Amino acid sequence: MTDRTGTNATPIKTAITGEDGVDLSIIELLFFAYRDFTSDPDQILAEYGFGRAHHRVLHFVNRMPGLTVAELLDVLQITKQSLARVLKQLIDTGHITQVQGEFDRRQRELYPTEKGRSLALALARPQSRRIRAALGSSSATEREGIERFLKAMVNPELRAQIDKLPGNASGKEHGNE
Amino acid sequence: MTDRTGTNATPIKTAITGEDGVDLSIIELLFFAYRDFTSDPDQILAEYGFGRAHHRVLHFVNRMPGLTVAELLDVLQITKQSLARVLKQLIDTGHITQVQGEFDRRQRELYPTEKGRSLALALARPQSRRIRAALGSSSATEREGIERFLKAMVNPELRAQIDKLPGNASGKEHGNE
DNA sequence: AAATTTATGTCAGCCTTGTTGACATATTTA
DNA sequence: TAAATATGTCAACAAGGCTGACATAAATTT
Repeated sequence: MTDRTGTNATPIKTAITGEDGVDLSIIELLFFAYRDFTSDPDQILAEYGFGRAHHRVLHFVNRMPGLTVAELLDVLQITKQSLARVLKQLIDTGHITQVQGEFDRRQRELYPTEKGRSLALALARPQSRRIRAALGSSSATEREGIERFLKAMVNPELRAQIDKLPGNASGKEHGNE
Repeated sequence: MTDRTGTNATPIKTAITGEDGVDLSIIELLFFAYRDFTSDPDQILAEYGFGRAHHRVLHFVNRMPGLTVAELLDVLQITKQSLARVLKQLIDTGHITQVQGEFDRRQRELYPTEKGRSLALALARPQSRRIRAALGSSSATEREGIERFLKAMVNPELRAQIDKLPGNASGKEHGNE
């Protein structure tokens, strides 16, 4: 007999399992791995009064110097109003500078300053250390398997963004450095 | 000549690279992979007026039925006030029920209802589909490499949480089950 | 040349989800 | 009986998303 709301509030006491072949273990591994992966830079950021949003902006400006505001919005997939707040702070604190576009003077090209470059590196270092430790004794082949998997997790339309980053050229597998 | 604020705002035009052996490509792959991985359930959640916080609570209550509030706080690493809001909504909408602890009646054991179980599965399915597609033709060995890497990314003290989940027993590598 | 579109900026207000601090209640433990 | 514990709840605040509206300058189209 169910209750008057039509809801059956009977507790289910058995754990969910990969009933329909649902891959729970990798789902959870991704959750925990990402949670701890992002916790590394959080402490450094706090000293600057910055958050993760600043980190992402700073990272991609360092990786793609000269990218425009519109391009950055595309990578981050947020609205310009969201970006504006953190970008303004990064500019005011001298981590990023804007340069008027050479051909299209409406555009603002974003570049890191020395200060911004150095902070970006400081943020990347503990993350990189964690990755190196996690790879541990993995072979080059294993590393490739991991990279292939992670890249395949990205929406196909957006994989181009990854290829655009220096060192991630799609021609990589052909050995042309 | 630097400006009067002592800040050198000169734009750096070269992209950051793995200068000190910093592993930028995996850092970025994790960012993009996680971004798209979490976008799958977001659409379903929106139909219920739920967010990612609800998803996490629902997921772990389904994976560890009967866990107490304190245990859940430990897994999620948030404060009880944060949890209270979303948990209340999940209880009010009949996705989760509370049962008074049998031995310690101060405790509230959390269980999914049929409704909650079914939503948890609906949320896991597209994520699982994405994972399956990403694994593609990967061999069992490759999958193990990926799982080992992700697990190693988690803080050592917290790896116990993963082992506690059904199907993730640490004895797995001995081939039992 | 005028009209339209585009790239960016900005103001105002709202939502979710995290935080801290304080305090209440029931229950268990010392 | 007193103290500690598990949970709940109130209030206030912050970060970082969002939408909608409007402004400006520059490029493009008509």
